Amino acid sequence: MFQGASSISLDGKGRLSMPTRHREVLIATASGQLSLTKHPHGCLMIFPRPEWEKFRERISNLPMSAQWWKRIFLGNAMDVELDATGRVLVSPELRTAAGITKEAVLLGMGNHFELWDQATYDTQEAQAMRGEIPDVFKDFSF
Amino acid sequence: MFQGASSISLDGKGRLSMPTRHREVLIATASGQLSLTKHPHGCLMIFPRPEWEKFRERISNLPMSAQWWKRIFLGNAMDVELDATGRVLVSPELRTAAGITKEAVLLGMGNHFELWDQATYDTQEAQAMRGEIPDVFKDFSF
DNA sequence: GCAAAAAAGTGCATTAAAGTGGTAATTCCA
DNA sequence: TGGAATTACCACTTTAATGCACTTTTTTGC
Repeated sequence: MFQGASSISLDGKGRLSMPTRHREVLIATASGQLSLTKHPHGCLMIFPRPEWEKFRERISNLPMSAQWWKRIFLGNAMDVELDATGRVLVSPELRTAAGITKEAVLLGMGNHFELWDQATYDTQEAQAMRGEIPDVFKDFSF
Repeated sequence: MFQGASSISLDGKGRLSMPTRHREVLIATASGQLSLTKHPHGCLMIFPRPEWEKFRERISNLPMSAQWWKRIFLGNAMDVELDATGRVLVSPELRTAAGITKEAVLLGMGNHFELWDQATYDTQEAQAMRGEIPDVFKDFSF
């Protein structure tokens, strides 16, 4: 169960070095094998391989009417593996798609991570905070 | 199982150089023999030959009401073979049909690939992303 | 119907870009 | 202030893009 935000910077070749606190579980549950893909909201998703397989299974079974979602999620997925020092390459296509150049934010989201361009995330979050409370929260008591 | 997006540019003669990460499986499962055809959504489809045969079989059996799609898929298919350096020629007819001049995107879509003109793909994808995420994803925890 | 010209296709060689692995330098925290 | 974690950098390998020369096919005019 992943949670927590990490500010991280990609190196000159676009590699992301996974925060050490997540490495152990990624190696244990996925042998360091991850899959990255595009998310419609403008970030990237990072799955441990077994979680990705489950997700992909769902996608594959979608009908023709959801063809575009197959293209987005499956057509943009990349399998990668943590190297000896815990890094993974984020392909140029995915970096471009999410507008990530150097400064990024990694969010633990339960069974997967989200990777955002730092600036994009900040503005989107600020905007969300100014917006309305979603209906589902209206009768939610803290 | 093909997946992932690759930005690639066709050479002056309209040849597409297959990303190396896919070559091994294409040579192993299809001896480098591929089939290209037109897709109604505005892209091209690229199959390893055995997968194409299966697909063609299914299309052939469609009823009269699908006659136009039969024409599109079957009438535009071209057999090609990877050359010594992993390239295939995309015929002028197919390039024109998909609006591909130089910059293209190759998407791994499970048992086949889709080849898009870069600009076309970008606009179509952006449009798709503005739509609602289908119900099938609703019970998947993002 | 034949020959010439043009267009399209093929293969190879060169150059540029991207990916990989390792390590040094810096920052962060305890 | 020491040790770990992160970031930056460098050397090397692999991959993709480009240009060029040559071959084949198609078109066109006579």
